[in-house]
This record gives sequence, structure tokens and C-alpha cells, in this order.
Amino acid sequence: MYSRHGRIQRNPRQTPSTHVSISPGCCAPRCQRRPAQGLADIVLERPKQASHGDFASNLGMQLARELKTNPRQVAERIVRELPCLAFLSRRSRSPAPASINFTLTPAGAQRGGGSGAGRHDGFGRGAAKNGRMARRLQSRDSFPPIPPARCMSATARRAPTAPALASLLGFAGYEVTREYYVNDAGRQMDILAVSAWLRYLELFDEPIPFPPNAYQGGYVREMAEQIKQAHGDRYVHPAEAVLACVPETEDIEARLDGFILAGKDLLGEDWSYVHGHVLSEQLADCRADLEEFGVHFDVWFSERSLYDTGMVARAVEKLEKSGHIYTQDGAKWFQSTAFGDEKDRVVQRENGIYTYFASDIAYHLNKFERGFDKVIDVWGADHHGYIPRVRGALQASGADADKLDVTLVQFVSLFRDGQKVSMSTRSGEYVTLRQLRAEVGNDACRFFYMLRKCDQALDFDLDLAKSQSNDNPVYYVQYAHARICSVLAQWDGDESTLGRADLAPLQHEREFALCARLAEFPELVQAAARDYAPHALAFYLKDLAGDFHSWYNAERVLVDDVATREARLALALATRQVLRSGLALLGVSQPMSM
RNA sequence: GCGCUCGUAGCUCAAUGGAUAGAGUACUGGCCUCCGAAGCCAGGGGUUGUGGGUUCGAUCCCCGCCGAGCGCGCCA
Repeated sequence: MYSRHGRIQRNPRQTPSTHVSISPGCCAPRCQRRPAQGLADIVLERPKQASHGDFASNLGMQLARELKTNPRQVAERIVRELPCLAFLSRRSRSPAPASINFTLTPAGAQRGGGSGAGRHDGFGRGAAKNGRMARRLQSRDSFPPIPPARCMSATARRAPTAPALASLLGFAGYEVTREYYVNDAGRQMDILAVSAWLRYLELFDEPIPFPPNAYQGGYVREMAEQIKQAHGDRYVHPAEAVLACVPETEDIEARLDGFILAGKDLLGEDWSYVHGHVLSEQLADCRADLEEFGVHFDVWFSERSLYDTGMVARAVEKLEKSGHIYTQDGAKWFQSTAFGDEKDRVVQRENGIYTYFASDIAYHLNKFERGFDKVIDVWGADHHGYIPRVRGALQASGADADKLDVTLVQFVSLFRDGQKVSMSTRSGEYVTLRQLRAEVGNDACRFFYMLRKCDQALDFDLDLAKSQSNDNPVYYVQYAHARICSVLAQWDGDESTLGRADLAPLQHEREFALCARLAEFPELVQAAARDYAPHALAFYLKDLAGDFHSWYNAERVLVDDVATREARLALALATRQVLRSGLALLGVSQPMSM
């Protein structure tokens, strides 16, 4: 079963109750999920509308369900019995839904946002998770086979998504390793290598028609030129010899395989040089592209290494021992239907070559062996049909498949001049991540992607993104940050003293609203991490910036009254801190001025 | 045909089974002798594709239909 976030859940969502405790000293409620015990969800939440108070509970409604009585009466009874607390000014049962509402006193509100809260850089950071579940997390970003570089902007949506999720989980208290799975084995890599070789032969005027299904991009010619400059005509073979390996057939895939065969046969040992050069060039380019984008991976895991170390063979052997492998038509099949897949899948072809599926099983088993408590794969949505077989193989191997979560990222459709830009990897007709970054900028690009729930397909109007780049929400958030930097600079005082500022002068509605928003940050981090929803953080930052701008426009910070001035400066400082933390998690810069 | 993911303001997108479904953008009208106007304030905009069901309560859960994207290979 798939959750709405595209994440796999083995069991239908359980209905955990939420235990919330509030104490005057804490800046935000600590939410803790507990297993359901007969009662449905009982929550304490922040109402969407400020007029409904600072917190609201559906306790009355949920109890009424169990007691089979009137929710309003239950709620009224609970409100009557509630003790008086110093930080609560009002407890009420609102008429419509019979929920119980709490409103903080000014002191309570001030404590929430302005105090210790946002004035140190650790605010919002979750405590290290020491439970058995999900202590170490693995965020694996499996990019499609090739081109390893020249990330297309359509698929490259995962580039900002996976690292933002990893950062968020790290900030929430999990120990995270970010890993990029490099598909450096298999036919696609051979196709790229042979594409470069054929372009290389063109440079020596060998009359070989370039296959229509080989990689057409200009970068292939660049690599050919590099090889020529480095090694001259060393890899040149006459067209007749090359074409002799290519079958006369209409099947262009078969012809392409013929070209690959020609390369391997004619070049012999040198084939591995061409192959290796193409791979390292593409990989280096891909890494540079991602680093420029502010996207960093801790581990670059080579698919080929799984073959070199025999892990693929061992993984298949493990499946054979489990009794879920059978041979048919000379190929080895994994009985994935026994685990809910639509059909059984081949792991080793008739010609003895392992499929991509086989190496992927080996990869996941390897990752489990490395001791991760949770493995989060970020895949393109087109791979969704692939999930059942991977989970099935893990189960058959005796691994705990529940440790694997798969987040699917939907595609982006680019529009230019009102027309959808056609994207095709091999044809070379596509907009790269680089081009996209150059057009709209790193920050706008990252924030734009983060502003969407990742399992939502989205349309990206390039002309709009360019012409209205100043209207991009990212500038709205960054502008709030820059404004705060500016006012602090004009104050020209010692920021470290603001941590002790008395917040009592904060008495306006907009100040309470900003405090409440700041106080919400730690909860939001935990919720967004739990749901694998980095977009929630982007929306929060937009809201926070909005609360700040409203307040800043209505109230002057640098007033003559010292107490008021310092309280407001402290609030501004706390806001800046949360903006910084949040933007950094999303990989967006935090400019002092713009 | 089967499977998966979706369908929310003109457009781009939000919304743990909760209150009058929210932002941005676009449009209309206001606000700089004052810490940055990339900002603020106010306004119009909706049968949440559609028809049923469950529930005190459904954008959310279940079923049908319509529409879109993706996947259905001894490719990766």
C-alpha cells in the first residue's frame, strides 16, 4: 500500500494517539506518538485561525465517540474541570465543532517564540534519536542509469529533494548518510561509451552513420575530442571493420549492440579506457553540477563494484537458498509474485548476464548489512512498478523489508512559449539542470522545487520563471532575512546581550503571532521529518517571513524606549535564526543584503 | 486492457478526519519627510472532476464513473 506521500507502508496506517504535554518552561509542546489503545486520534494542534486560540484539542469529540454521548457536553465538562495555569489565559469550548481551545497569556506567548527559543542556532534541532527505530538513516538517490551527468531538469527534481530530506532528518535528530548510487554498469553505459567512440571516429573521417538511438548530445562530441587530443589516432579502426560487426537489420537496438560489440572486439583492452574515460568525465561533471547546486553526497556508490566484489552473485545465491528462484528458458527468475508482485522477474539472463534488478538487490542487502536502521530511496515516479519486486527480494533474503521506504518524486514538465518542452535523453533535446540553474538561479531553483509536495507532478513555465524571477517566493523569505540583518546593523549593539532581553514589552497582536510561529518551528521540523515532507519547511518559512513582514511594517524596531527596543530586537534576532536554519536546511543561501 | 500516482480559485500550489478550504500570482483600491516598497493593508474571486457510501464531522477513508501522468522487457 502506498501512502499519499508515495512512501510504502506495509500495513494500513495505524491510528496512533498523540500525547502532548505543555509546561510553562518549554517553548513548544512535545509531541509523542503512542500506539492506539482503543481510542482514535486525540490531538492537540495549532488551529489554523488565530481567533481559535493557540492550541485546540479534539479530546471531547473523540471521547464522545467512545462514550456514545454528546461531544459538546463532554467538552464542556472537561473545560470546567481543567485547572488554572499561569500561562493560559483562556480555556473554552468553541460552539461549532465542540473542540477545546487554549489561549496563551502574553507571557506564555512571549516565552514561546522570543525567549531562548530562536536566539540560539540550535533552536528547533531535535534531540538525537536513540530508539531502536530509525536511528541511522540512509537517503539513497538512485539516479537513472545514464547519463550520470547532464542531469535533465525533469528528473533532476530529485537533486534538491533528497538532500533537503536528508538535512531535515539530520536536523530532526537522526544520523543520516547521503548516498548516490551510480549506475556505472550495464548496457546504457556501453551505449554512452560507444557513442563517444563513434564521434571520435568521425573526427578521423571514418564514414560511419551515427546510430539514431545512440546519445546525440554535444557533450559526446566533446569527450571524443578529448580522447583525440590525449591519444591521437590510437583508437581508430576502419569503418569497414566496425560495420562488419553490425547486423543488417531494421532493429536499431540490435544494430547498436553490434556497434558496442565492434568497440569491444576491435579495441580489446583499450575499450576499458574509453569506457572508463567516458564514465569518469560524466561522473565528474555530474558531481560538479550538483556541488554548484549546493547538493552534497557523503558516499558515491558504484554499481559496478557490486559485480567486482561478487556481491551480485552472492545475492542471487541467497535467493536460491530461500527457494524463490527457478530456471525457465535458460534464465533465472525470482518468484516475486509470492510477495505481491504482478509477475516474476528475471535476475540472470539466458546469456548469463545479471539484470539491473539483481545488482539492486545486492545493493540493498549491502546497505542493510552496513547497519542502517532505515533506508530511504528517492526514485523517479516512473520506477514505482519496481518497488514490489525489491521489497519481495529483500523479504525472501530474510531482510526486514520494512526498513526500506521509497519516496517517489513526480516529473516536471517544462513549458516554453506555452509549449511543452519535449525531453529525450538520447536525442539530446532536453533542458539540463545547469541550464535551469543559469536561467532562474540556484536559490530560486531549489526553493521552487521545495515548494511542491514531491509526489505532485508539476508544470514549470520557464518564461514565467525568468521574467518574474523577482516575484519568486524565495526572495520574499530572503528579503525578511536581509531586512533583519539591516536593522541589527543599524542598531550596532552586541547581539549576544539580546538573549537576556525582557520580552514583556512585546504586546501587539502581530508580535504574539510572530512568537507563536517561531515556537512552532521545532514541532514542524519533527512532523516534516516524520512525513518525509521537506516542502512543509518551505511553506513554513514563507509563513514565517509573512508574519515578520507584517510586524516589521506595523511596528518600529529601533524606538527610543530601551526596553521595547531590546525586546523587539530580540524577536527579530530569533526570527533571523529560524530563517537561517530553515533556509540552510533547504540549501538556500541567506543573504545579509540583496 | 491491468496496475500505480493524481484531479482544489483564471494560473502555480497548500491544507493529521475538524471550525468560514488557505497562500502566492494575476486583477482592483490604499500605504514610503519614518529601521530596505523584493514590503504592508483592504477587496472580489470555490458545488475541492463527478455520483454514491462510512462518520457527529470528508479535500482527506471506501466503491463506481470521467479525465491526466507514469508503469506493464531475459532494458536500465
